[in-house]
Amino acid sequence: MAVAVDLVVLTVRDDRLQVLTVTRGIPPQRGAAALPGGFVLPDEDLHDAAIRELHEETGLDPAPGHLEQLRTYGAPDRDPRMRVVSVAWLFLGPDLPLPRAGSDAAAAAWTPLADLRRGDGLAFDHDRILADGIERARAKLEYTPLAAAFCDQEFTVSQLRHVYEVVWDTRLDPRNFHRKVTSTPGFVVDTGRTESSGRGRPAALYRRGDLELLHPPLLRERP
Amino acid sequence: MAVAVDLVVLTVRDDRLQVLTVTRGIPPQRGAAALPGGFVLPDEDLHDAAIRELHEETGLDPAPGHLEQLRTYGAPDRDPRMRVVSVAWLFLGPDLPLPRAGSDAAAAAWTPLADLRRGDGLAFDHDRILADGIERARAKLEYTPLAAAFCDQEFTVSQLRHVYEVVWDTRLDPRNFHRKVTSTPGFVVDTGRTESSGRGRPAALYRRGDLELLHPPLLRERP
DNA sequence: ATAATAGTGTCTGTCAGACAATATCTA
DNA sequence: TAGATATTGTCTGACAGACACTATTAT
Repeated sequence: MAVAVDLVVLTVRDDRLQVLTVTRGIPPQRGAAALPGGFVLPDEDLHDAAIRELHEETGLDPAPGHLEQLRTYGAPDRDPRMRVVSVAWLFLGPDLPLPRAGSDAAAAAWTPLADLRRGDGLAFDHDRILADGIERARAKLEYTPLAAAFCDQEFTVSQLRHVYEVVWDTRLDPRNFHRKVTSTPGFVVDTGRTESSGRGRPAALYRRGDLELLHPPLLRERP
Repeated sequence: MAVAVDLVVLTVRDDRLQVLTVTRGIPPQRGAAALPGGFVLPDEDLHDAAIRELHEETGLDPAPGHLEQLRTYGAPDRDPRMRVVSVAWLFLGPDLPLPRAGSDAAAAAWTPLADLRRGDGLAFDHDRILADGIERARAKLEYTPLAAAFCDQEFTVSQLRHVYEVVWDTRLDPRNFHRKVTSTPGFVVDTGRTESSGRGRPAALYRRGDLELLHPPLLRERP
């Protein structure tokens, strides 16, 4: 029985939630879009395999983002070649440029979610894995400060709010959001510097705090 | 590479959170306590494997409880015999009697968590898996109505509160808890019947509602 | 000055914690 | 009757949503 890792790599880019996809170079489903991933080596830890595949297939480093195990998929027919059990991982990172063509990761590209829904979707059961990853990311923004994983090391409150708005596909009141973020100890740390982003009053720059869990959480609206 | 499933089976029994353990009948660690589990069959879905092992090793049915995937463990040295990647599952169920000795599940027994901490612990990395399962269960009581999975089909508000108190190892105000549970639409459904449990006013009997997520959640106290 | 964005202050409704009071049972 | 448990109701403080208002920049 083969064991693989698959990666749901998300970022906020051009005001949209985007996922990193690769174009399959070998059958089955050659030419189709898929999540990056690959087989776990005989003496390799699952977490190490996820980091290795992230780097090999996308050129990204785990350092500036957040990597966590998502869920394991093992339907007997999920891969037509053989029985493959795949441990899926979720990576949230800032909008980093991908390595240029010519490298191993030449086939990797950011894809807006809306484009996937219009197109043919992903190979194998990757649509399902992606949906689970997105739901996990949305839920985690509620009760952890993980939205900062989508930002650069220093960011403004507006940029952080923008992450929430894009991931949740909603609008948040800038004033209430500002109060919530800055009044929760450990959520963000003021660097003392400011950033002038064109028009308007310059915004204070923050770094991630050491808080692990938001109490109380920042809840999405429900229907 | 071998793929297995391991089960964290929890119940509330004798006012304590208890876990189902089996005594290993074969080396390595023969005679030691371990979580129930076994290898996934070549054409078997992971979820089916979890249900099968639950029944084979413990005699329990998934029906009256709640089964969900927990996490996958795959450190290269977690099993000294060979490389085994294990998909762990979490099962929460009412306090059911285990099959008597003589059946396949003769080695299965309920074990209070406190006893495990005093003793030698579990085989392999099962202490870690168990800890992850307990933390998942504790967290899920906050934002889902899953506490009812620990109760019989019909239960009183006090019994439900007792589940929270045991799993979280805390005390909750009976009046505020009663208000929260009965005023959240879909959390529980009044059956119209009552149960007289000895002394005191008889309590109304409820069944699980169809709510999937508690909004707002029922948060534990934090340090 | 005007527009735009950042940030503060205030009001209000909701909800959880504390706890008084009432209801209904057993001993 | 007293004691125990269930259930309802009230008060209060914390906090989120709505939104007026001030602050600081570019044009």
